[in-house]
Formats: sequence, C-alpha cells, structure tokens
Amino acid sequence: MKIAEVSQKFDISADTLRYYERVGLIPPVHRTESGIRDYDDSDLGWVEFIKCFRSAGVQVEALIEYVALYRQGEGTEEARRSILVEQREHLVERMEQEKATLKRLDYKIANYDKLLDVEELGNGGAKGCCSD
Amino acid sequence: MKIAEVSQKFDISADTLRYYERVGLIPPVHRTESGIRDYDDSDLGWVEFIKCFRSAGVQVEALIEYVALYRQGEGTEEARRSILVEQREHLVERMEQEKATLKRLDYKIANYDKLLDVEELGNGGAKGCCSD
DNA sequence: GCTTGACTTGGAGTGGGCTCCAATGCTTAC
DNA sequence: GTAAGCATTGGAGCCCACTCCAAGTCAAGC
Repeated sequence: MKIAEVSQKFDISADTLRYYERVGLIPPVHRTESGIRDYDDSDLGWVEFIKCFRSAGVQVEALIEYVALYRQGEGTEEARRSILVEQREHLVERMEQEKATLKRLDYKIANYDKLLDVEELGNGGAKGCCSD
Repeated sequence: MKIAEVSQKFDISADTLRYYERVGLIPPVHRTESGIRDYDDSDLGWVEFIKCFRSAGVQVEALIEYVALYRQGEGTEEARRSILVEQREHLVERMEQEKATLKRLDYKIANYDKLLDVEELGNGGAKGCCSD
C-alpha cells in the first residue's frame, strides 16, 4: 500500500506519515526495490496504533520511547509496561479535568438557554452570567 | 491581590497570567495607582474560569472570542452560547477518543501483566504483543 | 536615601508537532 | 520516450501557547 492510500485510509497527511517514521514513531516501513514506501499489514497496524494514541493526546515522545523499546525486543517488557501505565495516568487525569469542564460548560449553556428563552418572551434585560 | 499571589493560588506563572491578559483571554485586570496589577474577585473569577477551560484543552482562540463577546455585553448572548456549544462538541469528541484509547491502554497493560507474570514463573519466551 | 526584590512593558525565543519546499527520482499512459 | 503525476530526501518554516529577557519602575525595610 502506497503512502497516498495510507494517508487517505487513516486521514493522516503523507507528510505526517513520513514524519512519524522519521522520528521513530513508527518502525521503518517496508519499501519497494526502488525505495518507495509500501506499507504492509504490520506497518498499517503501527499507523493505526499511533493514530489512536496520538489523537488521544499521548505525547510523541512517549510513543517514540515505546516503539524504540519494542524494537529492542525481549527484556524491555517491563519498561514498555511502565510507559503505558504512566501514559494511562496522564490520560485519566486529563479525562477527569475534561469531565469537570464539560459539566461547567453544560451549566453555562443551560444558563444561556434560560436567558435566551426569557428574551424571546419579550422579557429581556436579565444580566448575562459573567464567568459562570 | 498581586500577580505573585494569584500565580501561586492557581499555579499559573505570572508570565502566563500577563500573557492571558495581553491577548484578551482575561479582561483587563484592576490596577493600583502606580499601574501594578491588583486582582479583585471578578479578575480571580476569570482566572479560575480560564484555568478550568484551558486545562481541559479548550483553545485560547475560542476563549478570546468568548471573552470579547462578553465584554461587548448585551446582544452577544447567542454568539457566546454557540461558542460554548461548539467547544462542548469538540470536548465530547475528544473525550470519546480518549475513552477508546484508555480501553486499549488497559488491554495492553493487562497483556504485559500476563506476559511478565509468566516470565516471573520461569516460563519466559512468550512473544511480546506487537501493536496490540 | 538606598538596597532588595517584586512589578511593569514590548518583544524575542522555545518546544511540540507537524507542514511545506526544492530538487530529484520512479511509474504509467499515451 | 516523454509528460504527468506520483514518490523520495533533508531541511526550513509555521502555529500554538507559552516562556524568557532587558530595561526600567515601584514598594518596603533598614
């Protein structure tokens, strides 16, 4: 599978795919004789893997480290595991923060709904909520 | 309240607080005669507000727009509401992605646990999971 | 009044994560 | 075999969100 197809399939630009490979976020992709990238199933698996983790905000740095350890093979399992655990912690923290913000956002939106409803009824003039 | 105290209270650097004000993420902060920032309750409210939304990944751009509308006052309620709704959508999408990634992360960690358990029992040699 | 330390400003610098570019090479259709 | 449209590379550039800096001002203690 050539880079253009992969790019389309995963909605990641070819530039980004090359960048990922260059910095070690993805192991070297299989090539044709003439040096053109020809993604095989394993390569596609990595792309999908990275896409998943990147789009959840996992840092490139951590993924690079993980991939490097993976490529080193046996003996690195514990280190790999601890990267994952660390990233899991970050993720959970982020999700909690987001949950709180979502709640607040909903509250604010509900306030605007009320406010706008009132206005619609010709009863304007209610003071807008400030930072709440 | 001077900038150093605010910085400490919210764990945001003084530089960042000034930056926030400069770009319009926070309305102009109250000053002493001599021009030194002296945050009042409303200013602190804004700082808290921005901290909450920023730490959930809401873009500075959107918040600037919101604050600008807020400062324009009446008549901008609908626009403000729609900014919030839009940001809510982004947030929910992000959270869903993260949920999926968390699940995957848990699965991978569990795999490593199993793998490492087996090794501990002197039964090594099981092939590490690739991108799964 | 002088030092110390926190404050001010505008502007430059940084880091992360891409994104774009120029120069060049391969492939396919005509 | 040649033009169009893909691919390759290294390196520069860009955007976001800060972060730091220099040069100067202000405030509190001695």
